[in-house]
Amino acid sequence: MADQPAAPRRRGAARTDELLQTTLDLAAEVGYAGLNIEAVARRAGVGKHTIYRRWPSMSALLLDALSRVWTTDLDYRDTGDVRADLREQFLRSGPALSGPPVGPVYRGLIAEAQSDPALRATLHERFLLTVERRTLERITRAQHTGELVENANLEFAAEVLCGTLYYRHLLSTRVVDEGTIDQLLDMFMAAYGTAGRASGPAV
Amino acid sequence: MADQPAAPRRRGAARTDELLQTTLDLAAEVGYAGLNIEAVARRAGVGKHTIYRRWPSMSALLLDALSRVWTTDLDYRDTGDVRADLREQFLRSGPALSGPPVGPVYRGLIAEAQSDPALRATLHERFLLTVERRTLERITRAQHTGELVENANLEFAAEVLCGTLYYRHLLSTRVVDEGTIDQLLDMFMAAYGTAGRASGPAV
DNA sequence: TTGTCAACGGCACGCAACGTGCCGATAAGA
DNA sequence: TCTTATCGGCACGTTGCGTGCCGTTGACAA
Repeated sequence: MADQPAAPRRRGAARTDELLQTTLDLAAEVGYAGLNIEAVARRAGVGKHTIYRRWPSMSALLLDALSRVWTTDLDYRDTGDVRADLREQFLRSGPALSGPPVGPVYRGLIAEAQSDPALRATLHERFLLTVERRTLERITRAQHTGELVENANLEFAAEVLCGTLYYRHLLSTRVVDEGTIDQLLDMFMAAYGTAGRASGPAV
Repeated sequence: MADQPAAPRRRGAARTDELLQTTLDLAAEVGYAGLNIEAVARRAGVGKHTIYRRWPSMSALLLDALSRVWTTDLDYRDTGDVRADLREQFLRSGPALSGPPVGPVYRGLIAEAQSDPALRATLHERFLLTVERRTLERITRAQHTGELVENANLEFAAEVLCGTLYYRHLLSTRVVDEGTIDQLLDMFMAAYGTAGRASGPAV
């Protein structure tokens, strides 16, 4: 964009990086609709071959573009208070997940995955499952420290936590706000927490 | 398909019904990929106008087609045992939701909704929210009969129940089997049930 | 410094689906 | 029987796909 008029024609890895960035920029501007290979090529001032040489399809390009920005802050803190740590992480990752450029790219991948089982599997493994696994690690530590009950299937608990948030983000029209997260954590702690087990879940 | 060679050209409502059925048949055969207006028109032996006169887009046609088959057994039974009633309904609606023709059509709508906020809202209101509301009705009755604790946000509970199942069905690659449903209900009853509140959730 | 060659941008192609316009045929209702 | 909206068929221009070709250019080795 801000290149000099006579910017030298870049090649190889430099072009690859530039193309990923262009894809993210375009996604942030126009959303998933209007995000296609020709548009990326036009925007980058590049022949289509230059893209197809690197990625076999738009989905592959989107996957790489998403990886480029979706490594941020995926790790939970461990302050010893599992509820507070989950809460902080959910609050942080919510806007990151919905807003540009991650939101549009994520939506694009989900759309294409509906007609492409292989992409669906890749998307699940590389992104959804990764988030679940980090969550599982954190709550497993909480189980070891006695914050959560022993006889609990935490793998499923992690799926419910992440699944509920993803459901809101990606399928429903509701927003994930602080109230949502608190309710989710109330339910989680009521079901799996060791403290105050004689009372019902807070509202 | 099985029409006589010289079947009279149908019009009006009869054609509408036939087109919806053709859409469902096609979806069951070829899935979401390959499901487009031209294909439906070819399959039905119909001009494209005949479709566009009734629906402004493929999404609108899919919505109507889904409504045609998604009215089945949405109501929960009420045997007085909320866990058993939820379990029965989840077991029943799972295959119905994933299998043809509902599965492919649902996937198609989700894909298109990713780039169409209006469709997204319609899909949420007309299908996802409807299922949540039926669930809410059933668990609200359970709250009145004392099966569930009083100070619980059941609206959110219904969202978690349905959201977790939808997450598996529509975003993950896992299947919704009996074990999943039992774990989900274990968690639900541990968080919101009045019985055995001093023990942890069953695994 | 020069030579080599893969990567590059630009252009064009055939394909498929979109949404629309026009035509003559037809079936439903007056 | 007459009228008319609906119908099937066909064609059009547009867009994006994925590929092929061609002349240029930048990186790297000699």
